[in-house]
Formats: sequence, C-alpha cells, structure tokens
Amino acid sequence: MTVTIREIAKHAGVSRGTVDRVLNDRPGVKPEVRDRILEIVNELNYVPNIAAKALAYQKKPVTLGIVMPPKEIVFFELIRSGISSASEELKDLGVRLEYRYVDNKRPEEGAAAIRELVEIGVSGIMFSVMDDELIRESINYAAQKNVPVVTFNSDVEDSKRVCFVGQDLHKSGVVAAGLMNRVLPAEAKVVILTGNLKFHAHRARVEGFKQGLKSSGGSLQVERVIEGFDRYEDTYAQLNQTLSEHADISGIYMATGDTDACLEVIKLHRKEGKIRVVCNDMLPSVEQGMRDRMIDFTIVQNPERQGYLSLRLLFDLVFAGKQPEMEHYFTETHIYIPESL
Amino acid sequence: MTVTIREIAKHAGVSRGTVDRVLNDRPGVKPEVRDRILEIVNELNYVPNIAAKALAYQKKPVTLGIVMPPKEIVFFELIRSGISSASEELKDLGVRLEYRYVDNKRPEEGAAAIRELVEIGVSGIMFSVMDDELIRESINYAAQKNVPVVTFNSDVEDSKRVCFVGQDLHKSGVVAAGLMNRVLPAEAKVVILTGNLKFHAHRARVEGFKQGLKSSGGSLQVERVIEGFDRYEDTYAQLNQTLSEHADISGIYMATGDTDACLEVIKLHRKEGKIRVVCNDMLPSVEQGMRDRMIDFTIVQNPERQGYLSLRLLFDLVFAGKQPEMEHYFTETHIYIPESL
DNA sequence: ATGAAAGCGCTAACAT
DNA sequence: ATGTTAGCGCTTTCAT
Repeated sequence: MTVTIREIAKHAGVSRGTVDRVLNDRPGVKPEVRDRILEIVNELNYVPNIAAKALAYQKKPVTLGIVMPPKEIVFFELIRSGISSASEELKDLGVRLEYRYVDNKRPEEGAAAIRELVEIGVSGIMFSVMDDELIRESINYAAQKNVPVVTFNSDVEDSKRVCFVGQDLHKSGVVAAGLMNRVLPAEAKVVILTGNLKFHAHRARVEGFKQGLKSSGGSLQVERVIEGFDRYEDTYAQLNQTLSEHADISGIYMATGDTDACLEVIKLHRKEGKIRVVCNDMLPSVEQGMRDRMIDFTIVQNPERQGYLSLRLLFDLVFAGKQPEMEHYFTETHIYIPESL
Repeated sequence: MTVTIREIAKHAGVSRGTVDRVLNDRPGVKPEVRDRILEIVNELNYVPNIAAKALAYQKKPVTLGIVMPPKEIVFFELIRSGISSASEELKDLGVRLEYRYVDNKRPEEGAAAIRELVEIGVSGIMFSVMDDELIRESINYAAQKNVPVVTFNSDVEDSKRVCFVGQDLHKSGVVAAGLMNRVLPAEAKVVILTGNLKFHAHRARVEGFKQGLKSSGGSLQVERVIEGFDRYEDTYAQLNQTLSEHADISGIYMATGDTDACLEVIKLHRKEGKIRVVCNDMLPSVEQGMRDRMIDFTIVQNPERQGYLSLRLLFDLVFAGKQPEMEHYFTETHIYIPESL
C-alpha cells in the first residue's frame, strides 16, 4: 500500500491540513506537532503522489524560471529543444515556465533576471549565463529565498546553485587527443585553436587535449596554441602565420573559436583533406565544414540532454522534493564524423 | 482556458459520464450522440489531462506489458536502464508494468507471451524478440484486440505493430566505413566479420559498410566477409585463416559476432595496435577490448534511449491517445573511442 | 494552531 | 442509453 497524507494524519492524530502544512513548510503548526509528523513521515517512508499534486496545482501552477540567451544564439538551439521535450512531458503536471532571454555575455542582465524571477515568485530557476560575481550574488540571494537554481551549459562556481548540468570540457579535449592520435602518424605536428586562455572554459579543453596526448603515450607535437579571442580576424591572421611558418602542420584542434576562419586559412594553403581537423559542438558552420569534408570529427556533448535534464531535475526537486544526486551532471561525450550526419 | 470533459458535456448537452464513454470507446452511447460529441471534441480541441487521468487510475492502474530477454542477456542491460528511467517518471501516473522474460531467439515464447499479456488485459505491449511468422501473427492478434504493440531493438516487419524503436543498422555500417577511411592509408585491406548473412539485421551493417566505402570515394579493399555465426570457434578459425593468408590486412570491422575470438586471433598474429578494429555496441568484451587498446572505435546506438522512448511512446499512446509520429524511430549513432570511457 | 470541506479533471460504479 | 456521484491524493480556503 502506498502511504498517503491521510495515513500520516491518522497516525499522528491530526487533520490532513496540518500534515500538508508541515510537508510544505507552511507556518502555523506547533513545533512539537511538526516534529512528530515529520517523524511519522520518515518512518512510513511517505512519498508525495505527483499526479495528485499536479491536479491540485492546476489552478495555480508552480512556476519555474528559465534564464538563457534568445533564439538568435544558435548554439542554444538544441538545448532549447531538450527543454521543450521536458516541458512537453510536464505539460499537464501543474507547471508553468517563465522565460527570460538575456545576453549570456552580460552578467548584469542575468543577475537582474534572477532577482526579477524571485520577485514574481517562481519556485525554481534554470540558469545559463557566463559566470560572474554579480551572478553569484543573485544566485545566493535566490537560494536564501528558498528558490533553487540549476545552472546549465556554463556553471557559476562557488555559488549556492543546487547543481550544474553541462559538458565535461576537459574530457572533450582528451577525446580530441585520442582522435588525433588515431588519424595522424607518429611525431606529427598539431595546432590548437582556442578563444581566450584566461577563461576556465576555454582552458579546460586545451589542457584536456594536452593531457590526452601525453597519457595516450602518443608522440604528437603541439606546435602552437593560438588564442583567437572568438574573432574571425585574429584567428585567421594567426593561423595563417602559423601554417606559413610550419608547412608540416597536419592537425588542427579547434577547441574554441571561429570555424570559418580556420577553414578559410586551410583553403588558402590548399591543405583541404591534408590537415585533419577536430572541432567541438555542432554549430551550422561545423556541420557545413563536415559536409564539405573539411572537418574530420566534431565532439559534442548532448545539448538536448542538457536542456531536458536541467528542467527535469528542477521539477523533481521542487515538485517531489527529490534532491539532485550529484553536484555536477556531465552529459555524455559523443563523436561525429561527416557520415554521422 | 483548457477545455475539460465537463465543458464538452455542457456543449453537447449530455452528462460527463457519456462524454467519458465516448472518449474511451466504451459501449452504451447512441451513435448520433457519439458523433456529435466527437465533433465537439475535435472542434474544441480537447486534450485529456494526464494528471487527472493518472489520479483516477490509482486504484486500478493501466498495465503495460514488456516482452524481452532476461537479465542474463547483457546486451539488453542499457535498454533496461532506459526502461527504468521512463518507468520512474511514470511511477505516479497510474501505470503498472508487467514483464515477460523470454529467450529472444525463441519466437514461440515471444508469441505466447504476447497472447498471454493480451489475455490478462494489458493496454499496450513493448516487444523485442527475433522476427518470425508466429510473432507476426501474435502482434496482429493483439492489434485486432486493440492492444498496441511497439517493437524495440529488433523489428517485426509487415506486422501491425504501431512503430519500431531501434538502430539504423545500415548507418552503423556507413559510419564504420567512414572511420576506417580516416584511420587507414589508401588501398589498405580490411576484413568484415558478421554473424549470418541470411539475417537482415546482420546483412544491413555489412551492406552499409561496403556502401560507405564506395560513396566516400575511398580506396579501401574488402578482402573478405567472414560469417562467424555468432560462435567463437567459427569466428576464430576463419579469421585466423584469413590473417595467415593475408599478412597485409590492416583493418577489421566487427559488424556482428564474437569480439573475444577476434581479439584472440589478433594477439595470436601479434598484430595488436597494428590492425585497426571497429566494433558495434558496448558489450563488456568490447569495453575491455577498448581499455586494452585493442579496439579503436565502437559504434553505439543509444540503447538507453531505445528503452526510454519505447515506453514513453506506448504510454503517450494509451494514456493520451497520442499516435506516434513515425513508424521507425532510429536512435542516434554514436562513436566511442577508448578515451570516451 | 488546527480541523473541515471543497475542488483539481477524470473514471467507474450505481441509478434511472 | 444516459445521468449522478463518489472517489483518486493533494492543496487551499474557511471555520473554529
């Protein structure tokens, strides 16, 4: 027999209303009664019935806030589709979603969005904006107001967010190294392209790659690590220079940065098909590069799942009181080749 | 405003009971009334509320049947874990699962299981047993009794199953060819290992591989296609012979078959690390082979997702009347290398 | 501080 | 053939 709120009430010799108050941390219950009820709840191993809760919430649905970049940011497209799947499943379950689209490079917008969502009374927040002190403060403010925050895609470290769902950037790099090792001959020379090594997120892949090369006992040489600062021109100029100076470069790991710039330089040097290219993510430019057979591999970390899982975790937490089991949920690392498309 | 059964009743000038009868195809409604109600249902775009249904079904849950191999068949482990995730989500939603474990090489067991489940009154069935005429008949029998069947992992073609969830075997082969092409030099010789070319499932990967080699304009040569009939000895003997006769084999595509036999032969010929090996699936023997760096790649088709999706589709169908959108749901093709583990 | 009762949308048993 | 009603387990409002 599944144990209901009614059973608890009977055991405790109180009404269902009182039990409900205790279970939902509502005021107006004598501490000793509260304790006794909680004891019984534990003893009987009570678990709330989702369907019943959902039905009761129909009139005044629980609201979950989502803060992320707007539709124009194509990188988030698949994450959005994962969120959609989850929200489809939750459609009838007494949940409403409240979106706030912000520039994910503008911490102040993200921080403000969190506070606003807390003000309007959301029960939980999904959040993806570049890490920053302002944001940390907002997240902690939400936490203190009992509004749990799940970060996704990019984490806000040392904040009071309940968990993070995203990529294992270091592992991307390790896997990229494994691929290079298999497609290039011994002693071959490779170049790493990244954005800005000051950012942890950019550094992690590069470090993973280097470590991967080492630990696999490979003999590949990293000729240079280029910081392109996510700009076409910088990337183009530096890579161009490098390829000019080193005609024997046979692999490029595009850890972070402008794919188009990279491919243009390869064309300029007439190295199509001669230089092996490993990328990350499946942006339109990467997909095109694969179709054109200029990119050999791209490493992807299940963005749909990031979206789906974050929302699901948040729902389970606020609706069933189910605490996330981990602090970091890393989505699986997958490898694509042109034939995978 | 979401439209409820009550609204429909009001519009039609009947009671909620009658509407319920119509919506659930229960007898005892005058045809003209039924038609009128259905019209209104369409017009108002009525969608049943899952939470309410689930709650009402608490006492007498809807039962879904699952026919698949028992725990000993390790291949299904991940599929099972996907089923578990889905059933976790559906726990409170008025659904009960009824398992029948059968040898998936024994169609008569599978066919009997379907009939039995239909007899005991399940509302839908998930099914995975090798294709066979007996099974086709059972599935059609179930369909005729209004019990939808979703096949997963291996399809039962030309049957009245509502849809199939599983791998795109042909694509596995194409992707394998893409990998071989990237890691082997031009003109290299490869061997294909399969089970029994009489089986469509075994043939599909082999054909995909060959076609992949061709269409990518590669120059690799398929030296031989070995049928190992899923037996260690046959595989061992034939591969051994082939490697003895052709010292220049530099790639093996393990489309289907006994991985251990394959690896043993490679060791025997001291070709560890010299012959590139591409496998399918992530069986324990494959995983071990990767850790030992004897297998370079394995191609996997999201078995968890197969389990999850099949159950979810079945639930949506019987619970919300949502017809599957496709007849074939192919799970995504993923590539793993040792560093992915 | 606590109890009682109505209601969320749907099903099913019982009436008519 | 159709209407009425009592739940399903939880929330919430209104009494006490």
